[in-house]
Amino acid sequence: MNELRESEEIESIGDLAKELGLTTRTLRYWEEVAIIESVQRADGATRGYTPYYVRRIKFIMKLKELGLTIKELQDLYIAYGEAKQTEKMIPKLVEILDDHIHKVDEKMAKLASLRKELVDYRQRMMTKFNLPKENV
Amino acid sequence: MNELRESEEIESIGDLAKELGLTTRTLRYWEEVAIIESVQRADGATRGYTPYYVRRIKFIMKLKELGLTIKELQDLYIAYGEAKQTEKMIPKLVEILDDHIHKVDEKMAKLASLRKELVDYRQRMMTKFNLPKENV
DNA sequence: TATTACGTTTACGTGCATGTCAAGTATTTT
DNA sequence: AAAATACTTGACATGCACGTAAACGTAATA
Repeated sequence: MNELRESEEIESIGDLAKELGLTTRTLRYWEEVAIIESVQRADGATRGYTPYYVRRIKFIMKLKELGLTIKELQDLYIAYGEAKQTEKMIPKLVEILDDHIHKVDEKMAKLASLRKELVDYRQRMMTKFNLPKENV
Repeated sequence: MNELRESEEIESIGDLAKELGLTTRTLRYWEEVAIIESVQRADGATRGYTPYYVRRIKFIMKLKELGLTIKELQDLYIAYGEAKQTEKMIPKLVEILDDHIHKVDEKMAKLASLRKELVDYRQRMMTKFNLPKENV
């Protein structure tokens, strides 16, 4: 699969999966839902990844680590396609990141109040535990 | 369905669902996964809920609002079955709550660091945006 | 009594993000 | 060229928490 010589131009899906710590299934799925690409090919032909595509996939991985959903990444991919140039996509990316930061803030707020409720509830239970009957 | 007179002993699933703001499907599902009960009955006979069961279901709802999963509630149900008395179940409940509080803490920590990364990343993107080529 | 308004179980559908076959094709190695 | 390995697509499986519909039984009402 590796030509071991100087040509590291095109990488196979298996090699790339190993390199990135993903499964081939994941790479195909991401392509299926249109958040990544591989090189053009005829139907049924083998997928190939140039360093350019690899960089873009790493970029997607980074954003996934940041908690972006497939849906958000799809929006970004569309913007990418429309922008034609990476630079023009950045405002959209920043917008999506802002959106996501906002969502994270909301989640954190919810968890904080949840935590408080849990602790309060726990306290009430503990108190109840030290009392006699009349429960449930 | 309601006998309108003094007997509010046994409630039907439809009435209870409405009262609690759940669907009948949810009540049957919860019973199916063994986190709630209804009165004993022959196969295929109609479900009935006494005030006791209603209280227990409200209790489960409360815990679900607190974010407890079905799995956690199943553990609690088992403990309830073993305890035979509500009071004896409380230590287990407190344990489950502690576990859950811990999980919430972990989630919050993750979100906090995620948020930081997002903001940093956003900042890097903004900076990049004000620079010329050499992207992706 | 006929209709309607419930109730019952069984079982497939949903949304995510893959995992896991299966059957066939392509490529690489011997 | 043959064998071994890796690739392809398609489709079903997973876990959660139900939604939805089918096909049927029962109970209340006009």
